[in-house]
Amino acid sequence: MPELPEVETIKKGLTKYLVGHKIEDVEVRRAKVFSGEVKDILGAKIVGIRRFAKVIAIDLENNYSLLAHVKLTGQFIYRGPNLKNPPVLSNKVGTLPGKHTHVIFKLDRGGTLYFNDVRVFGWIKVVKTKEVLNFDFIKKLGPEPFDGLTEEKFKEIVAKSKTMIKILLMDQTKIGGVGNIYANDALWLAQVNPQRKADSLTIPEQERLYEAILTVLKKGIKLGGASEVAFVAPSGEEGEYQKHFLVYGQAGKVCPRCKKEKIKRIALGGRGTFFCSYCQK
DNA sequence: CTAGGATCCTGTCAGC
DNA sequence: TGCTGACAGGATCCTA
Repeated sequence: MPELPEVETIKKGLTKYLVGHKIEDVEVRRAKVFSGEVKDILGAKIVGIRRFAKVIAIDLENNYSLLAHVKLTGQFIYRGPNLKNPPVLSNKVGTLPGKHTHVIFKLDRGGTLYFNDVRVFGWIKVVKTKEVLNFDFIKKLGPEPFDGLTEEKFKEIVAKSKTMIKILLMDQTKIGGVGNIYANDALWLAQVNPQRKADSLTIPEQERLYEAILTVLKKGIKLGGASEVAFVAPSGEEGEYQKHFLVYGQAGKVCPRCKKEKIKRIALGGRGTFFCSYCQK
């Protein structure tokens, strides 16, 4: 599931391929995913890409921005002259455009940006750049790791919440950017049971968890994200984190730490939750 | 404030 | 082979 590391990977790719280019045409094939006026972005030059937790902002020179959330299965894929040796597309992409291609941006100098999304939960919106920070989702975002979420702040957030710790980690209004994969792996690394009430964590547990979150997210960023479902970078290539899952998706396998217990899968808040009942108390 | 469930959407997979 | 139903899941919305 695209989370902070995956969206950071998208941001890097879009920055590399799109900045300095103009949007010459926009084809919206599925109205549901696109809101705002196409005319507001036609002819505009892309000047920068920002990321707010799992949301991408593509800033244009004419003071408009495109906001986008890829949710579970959205993909931004670039094809064109900025790809040195065009990488072979992951088989998670299919043909371009394909039946899951919902928006196509034609750029100057022959580049094309495709937005694909199998499950159609993702979205793209045209907003005024100065309104980006007022956009409801972004306004409500909690501090995010590597940008505002200090250890002190993290401890404070954890100490005053009665929610289960895993649910808290994934609550974007409390902490920005963490989703199911990295929440599961961080809790395992910190040896904290996902079902614990957040305010029951001891100070050492809070500290271990904070470090664990940074560790798994850094690893995710370094490996270009997790491509276990649909995620691919804008180059069309897959990330590698799925080859290094600690517990996510590992139900039934022996815990790599204690080697005594098998990884269990339960549902918390309707989300698959993986943990070792021996290591994570 | 928190908890739990439904919703959106479609590919995949189990079962018959 | 082909149909049916369950399931996954980020964020939101609604009810309790």
